[in-house]
Amino acid sequence: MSGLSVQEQILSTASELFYRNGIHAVGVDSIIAQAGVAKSSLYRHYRTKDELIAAYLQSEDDAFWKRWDAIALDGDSDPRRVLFALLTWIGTKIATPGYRGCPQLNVAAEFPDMAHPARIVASRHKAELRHRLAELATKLRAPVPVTTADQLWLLIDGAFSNYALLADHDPVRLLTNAATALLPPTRKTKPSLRGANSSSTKRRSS
Amino acid sequence: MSGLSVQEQILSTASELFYRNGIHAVGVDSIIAQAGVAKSSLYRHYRTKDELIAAYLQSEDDAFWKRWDAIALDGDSDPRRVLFALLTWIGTKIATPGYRGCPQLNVAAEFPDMAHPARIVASRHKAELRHRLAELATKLRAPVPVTTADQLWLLIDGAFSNYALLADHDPVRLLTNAATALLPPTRKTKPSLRGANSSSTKRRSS
DNA sequence: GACAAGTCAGACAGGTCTGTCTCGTGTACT
DNA sequence: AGTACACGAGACAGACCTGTCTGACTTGTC
Repeated sequence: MSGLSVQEQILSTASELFYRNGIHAVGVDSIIAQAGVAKSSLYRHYRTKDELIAAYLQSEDDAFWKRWDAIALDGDSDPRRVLFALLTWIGTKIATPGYRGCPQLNVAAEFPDMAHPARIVASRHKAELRHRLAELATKLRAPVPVTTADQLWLLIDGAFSNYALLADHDPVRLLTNAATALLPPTRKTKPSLRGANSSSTKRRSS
Repeated sequence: MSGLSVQEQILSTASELFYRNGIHAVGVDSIIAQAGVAKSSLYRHYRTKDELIAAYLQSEDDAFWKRWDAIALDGDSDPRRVLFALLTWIGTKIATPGYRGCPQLNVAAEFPDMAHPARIVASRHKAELRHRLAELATKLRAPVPVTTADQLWLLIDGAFSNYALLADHDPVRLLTNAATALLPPTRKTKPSLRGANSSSTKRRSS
C-alpha cells in the first residue's frame, strides 16, 4: 500500500517525527515502530542516527528548493513579483497549522557542533538561500545586492524562528511590507506597490 | 570561594552547560558534577529538570533586559541613537567567539510543546522584545510603529538564528544598515525616498 | 546539649537511548 | 534447485536518563 521502498519509508517517517518532536526527543525505536520496519533495516540504510538526521535535512532542502524553483521559474520574469511570490509562500507556510519552523534552523539550534553532518547540510542550505537572494537583489537593481539579500535573509529566518508568535499576525503582509521598505523604490509613478500587493487584507489591529 | 549559594551555583552551572551544549544533551548528573553539589540539593531547589530549564531561561531574560536598560537608559534621549546602540550591542554579541545564539530561540526549537514551562518564558521574552521595539518605533515616529517594530524584531531574531554564518560578516553593520532602511528618513524632506541610504557605507568585503 | 535544616555522597529504580547481533522468512535471480 | 540478500522480529549490551531515597556530616538556633 505504501508504495515506498523501505528506505523511503524510513526517511519519510523519521522526517515527520523529527520535525514534529525535535531530534533528541525521537528515538530510533519509535521511528522503526511507526515506519513498520526492522531496526536492522534502518541501520542497513543509514549507518548512524546522525546520518539519518542529515538525510532528513537534505530531503527538506531538496523539497524547499524544488518549491522555490516552481515559484521563481513560473514564467513571471519580473524579479519583484517573484520575490513577493516567494515571500507570500513563506509567510503562508508560517501561518499554516502544524508548522514548526524551519527544519534547518531547528536542528542547528539542537546541535552545537558545527561538524555534525546535519549541521553541515543546514549551513549549506542557508548559504544557498543567501546566494539566491543575492541573485534576486541583483535583478532588482538593489544598490548593494549582497546587503539587501542579507537583510531579506534575516527577515525570513526571523519569521521562521518566531512562527508560533507570528502565525496570528499576518506574516505574509509583514514580510512583503518589510521587503518593500528594503528594496529600492519603483521608479515610475505607479503608486501601486506599497503593500497593497499580495495581501490586500485589512489593517492590522494592534 | 565561589561566594554563590548552592542554588545560585546550580543555576549558574546549568545555564552554562545548557547554553553551550543544548538542553537535551545535558543531564542532571553532569550539572551536579560540574557544580560540585549533591543531586538532592538540585532537586530541593528545583522540582524537576524542566523547572530548572525554565529558571535558566528566566535568568537569561533578566540579564538581557538589564543590559538593554543599561543601554536604553544611558542618558541619551535620542531614540534613533538608542536603537543603534542596542543593535550594535546585539551585533557585537553575535560576533563574539563562543556565542551560540539566543537562548530563548534555541530552547524553543528544542521543545515543541508550547505548554512547556521554558517555552512559556521564551514566548514572554519575545513578546517583551516586540513591545519594547514598538515603544522605540513610536518614539522614532514610524508611520506604523507596530509594523516597523515587527520588522526590526524579525531582523534581530534572524541574526540570532544565523550567528554561525554571520559572525564573519559584520553583523553590526548589517543590522544598523537594515534599521536605517526600515526607519523613516532622518531629514525633514518629503517622506518619499527610503532605503537609498543603506549603501552609504563602504562596500562589503564579500 | 538538643534539634532542625541544609548539604554531600551515592545507591537505587525504572526507563530510554544507540547500535549490534542472531534467526527465520520471503523473494528475485540464475 | 540453489543462492544471495533484503527484511522483520526481537534479544542484547552498555550507557545514560530523571527522580527518589538513605545516611552521615555540618551549621545555626534555642
